[in-house]
Amino acid sequence: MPELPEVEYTRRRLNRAMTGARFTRVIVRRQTLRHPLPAGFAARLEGQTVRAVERRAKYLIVELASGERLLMHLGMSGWFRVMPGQLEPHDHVVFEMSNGKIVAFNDPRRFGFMQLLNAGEHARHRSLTRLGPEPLGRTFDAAALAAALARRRTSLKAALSDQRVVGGLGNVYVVEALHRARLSPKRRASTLVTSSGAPREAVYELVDAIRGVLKEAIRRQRRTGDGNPFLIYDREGEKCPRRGCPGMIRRITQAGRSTYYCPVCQR
DNA sequence: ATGTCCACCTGCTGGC
DNA sequence: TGCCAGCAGGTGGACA
Repeated sequence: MPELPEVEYTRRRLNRAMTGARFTRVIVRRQTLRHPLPAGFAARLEGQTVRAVERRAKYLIVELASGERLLMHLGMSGWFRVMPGQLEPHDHVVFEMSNGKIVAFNDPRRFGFMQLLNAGEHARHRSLTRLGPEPLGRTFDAAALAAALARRRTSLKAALSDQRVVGGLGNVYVVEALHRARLSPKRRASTLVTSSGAPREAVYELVDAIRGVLKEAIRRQRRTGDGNPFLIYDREGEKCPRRGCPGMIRRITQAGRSTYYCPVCQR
């Protein structure tokens, strides 16, 4: 389930494979991802040089020398293989680059998508302009988070999953961050902010927790060990990993998604 | 405006 | 052993 750390790791790999190279051939093996690929998608890319591969929240943005942008989202199951041995089922789009690298986009569930934006268009593209701050960026701090949570009557879990509050968190890392910050996912978001709008202590802890879980996850991306790398996610019935906490991890459903938390130490 | 729910899609799991 | 219902979740739109 690609969230910010997985997308960032993908960005770094794509950046190495594609930046400075031209698209020599683009093969569309399946036209319909989440959105149908635009008409002439392959032809518009072929011959273009990649200036950089950037990321905004969970979006990948390939900057082309023409100023156009290739906007991509991994959805639920999307991922890229660089130098695939051979094409496999669900390899929907293949980029052949002038440096000899071949990049295949594989996405069984097809929740991912690719879009081509004209120069300057990305600056007003709805999906991008609505995003909250980058959690690892400078503008994300206690004041910014407090402002986004103030007056929100919904749960902390739902609020943090909202990409307008902070960009790039998904179900898994919201669960992990709330446990680290000792905050209940059921708590009303606005209770972290004083009536005058100032962040309570918990907001500072939440900012640190979000940054911490994301940074650690990015660091461990390249080790794709098997097993569940998370402390809380998908650990219903296990003992709370916090030192000295006697709680057991519980699973509840919020907004149709699984939430895992420790009812003893998360308040 | 705000909050909640569902559709989109396929692979995997667990129960019988 | 095999079948199949149910679950997983990012985004965006529908609806209360």
